[in-house]
Amino acid sequence: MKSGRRGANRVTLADVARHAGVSAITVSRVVNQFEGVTDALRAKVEASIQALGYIPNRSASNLASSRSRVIGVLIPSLSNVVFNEVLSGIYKVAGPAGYQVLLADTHYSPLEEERSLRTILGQNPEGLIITGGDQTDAARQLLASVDLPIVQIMERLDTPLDMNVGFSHFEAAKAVVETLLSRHYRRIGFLGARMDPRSCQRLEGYREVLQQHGLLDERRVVTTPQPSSVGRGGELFRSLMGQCGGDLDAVFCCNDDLALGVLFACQKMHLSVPEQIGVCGFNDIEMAAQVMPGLSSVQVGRYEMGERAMKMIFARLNGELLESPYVDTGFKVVQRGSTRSGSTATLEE
Amino acid sequence: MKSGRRGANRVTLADVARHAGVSAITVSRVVNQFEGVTDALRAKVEASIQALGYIPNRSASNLASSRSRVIGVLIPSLSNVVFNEVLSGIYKVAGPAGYQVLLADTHYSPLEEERSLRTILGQNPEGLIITGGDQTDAARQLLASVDLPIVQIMERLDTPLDMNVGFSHFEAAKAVVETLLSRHYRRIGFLGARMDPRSCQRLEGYREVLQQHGLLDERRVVTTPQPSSVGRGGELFRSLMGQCGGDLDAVFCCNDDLALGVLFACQKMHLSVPEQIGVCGFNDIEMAAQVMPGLSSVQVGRYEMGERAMKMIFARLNGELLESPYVDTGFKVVQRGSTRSGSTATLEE
DNA sequence: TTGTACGCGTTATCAG
DNA sequence: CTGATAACGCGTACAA
Repeated sequence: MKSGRRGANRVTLADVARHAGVSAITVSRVVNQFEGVTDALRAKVEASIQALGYIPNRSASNLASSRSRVIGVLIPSLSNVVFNEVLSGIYKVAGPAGYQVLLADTHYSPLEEERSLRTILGQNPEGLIITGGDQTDAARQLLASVDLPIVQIMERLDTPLDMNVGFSHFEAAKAVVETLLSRHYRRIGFLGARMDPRSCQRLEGYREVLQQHGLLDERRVVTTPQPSSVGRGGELFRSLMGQCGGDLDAVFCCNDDLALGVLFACQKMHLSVPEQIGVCGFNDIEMAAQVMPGLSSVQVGRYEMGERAMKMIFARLNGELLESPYVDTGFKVVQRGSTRSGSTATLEE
Repeated sequence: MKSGRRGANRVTLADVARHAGVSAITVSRVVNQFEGVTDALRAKVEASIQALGYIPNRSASNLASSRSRVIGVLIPSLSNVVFNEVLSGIYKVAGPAGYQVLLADTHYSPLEEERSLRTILGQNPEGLIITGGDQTDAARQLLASVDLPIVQIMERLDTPLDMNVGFSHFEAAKAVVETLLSRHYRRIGFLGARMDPRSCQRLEGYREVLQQHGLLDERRVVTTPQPSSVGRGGELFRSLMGQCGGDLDAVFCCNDDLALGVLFACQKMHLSVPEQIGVCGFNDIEMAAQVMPGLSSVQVGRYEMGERAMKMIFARLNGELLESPYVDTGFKVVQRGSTRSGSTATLEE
């Protein structure tokens, strides 16, 4: 019985050292894979670790070394395939590097983001991945004060806090609308849900192009701050049809969920896609390629964004020089059956 | 300059104490919301915390108190809506309680699970949520040795390690097949991907019922260890049609992704659903209710499982008495357009 | 290559 | 109600 403290007398480095007949620091060096420990000693120590079932206490390690092996990740939503794939990319790189991910779902709220940020900073993360650029002032101050590698992901930012990996939602939306125009759609509507900053940027891209062509009509724009879903897509489409009196030949949806909802709604309303109504989504989730007709969409490097962000953090932690702290992962408009095919099948960025 | 150590001279409890002219422990008590601190002192301390932008160091706290405020969560896949909703339930309870979630994706591998478990245990979690019951022996030993509240989720287990929240996949599959039989389907196939333990249990439920009715034909069973996806559903359906020579009037799919793939494949092959082919999925994801025709499926309490599991852990941590450490969250077969409607619209568990 | 002494920031304990 | 002191388990710095 070592003490009356709460922690059950867990096996410690010292226990292993005693068992192996070496000093604690030697065990530490074995655990942390340091060079320069005799094979003989190493073997003895490893045997003792096995025998005692030793698991290093990260809190103690962290406290002593200021190295937590934790990366904080803040995303707006857990229940969104888009972020799941970004996360997969992050975990794929973090895991093998021996890093843990501390994940927070901010529910698209800068205030929740700020709260989560505080909590995460309490764990002394060595790096931070956060979504987008609309942090609260307090959060921004916090981030400025901590001196960690920070990557803002999902969108290209004009003034990143530190590093940035993403693409321009504005340009992507413009490309979509230009594609639709090239397919001879003229009365193009916009459907948006949630309307987070990136959705707003898409809306702006949509407006920009139609404005240029003298084809913008705000009666063809329907948005809601409510969460996005397939069902919501159907609802919004019905609103849109009402609002513009059916004077519509295509719909650009803020994301694929909404677009799928529109597709199904069209089937129910016996509107032929892509003839009477062209439909284009955003994100190019797997379903887009599988549904009938195929859903035109915008392919973005979700997995890649997570992967790159994580790699950039590690590069910084290892003192490597980055080519550039800003990475544009681009996008690609993918033409499928839900929009009329034109002369070219795919428009590259 | 306090030291030459790596950690940038972060604001500590001692700094706050000095600033407020009190002792460190008083600051600690304020931070941890202890009763019995004068309002005057509390106010002074809180002001200092604000002024200095103090963020408590959880590693130190953890080390000193053996309380990490961390819950470890091990799930087989991040990129699966099913687990996302379970996670949402977990976060929803954990966050407000001031707990962090340490998440690991085991990629359906018991070995990866064991590895992640070790890593997570290094962070001294106060509780653990793990998926299913097929842990490695080493993992089981580890879990037995740590004395934490542990909840195994997603399925009902015969011999849980500690607590258990889930439902019987075997019974759910039986209910599906019985429903299909009551709709006068007789040549019912099974499509499965990934074939993790729960998928296997569904397959067994399917076999059990058809066996009883003398209708089991293994040529109508197609499975693959590969990951599940909508596209895979189409592929497997084509294999199935080949394997049974088209002698098939319904398909029970291991999950909704596969089922959606079958639905789309049927559209492409001009097979009418539900007349020529009935289709039933599993999990009842949102898309099931939205697709045309609606996909019959099995509704399970995903969000609820996460929520309950988390609450049970907190109950244990607070020394509350649990009604039962085993919770069956049940299931419900949902009848939609992809299967012929019978006399009753829904079969309850 | 291995070991010793000390400190990381916080909380438990017990005294005032 | 408040404070002094000693851990918590490990890694850094330096010595051997």
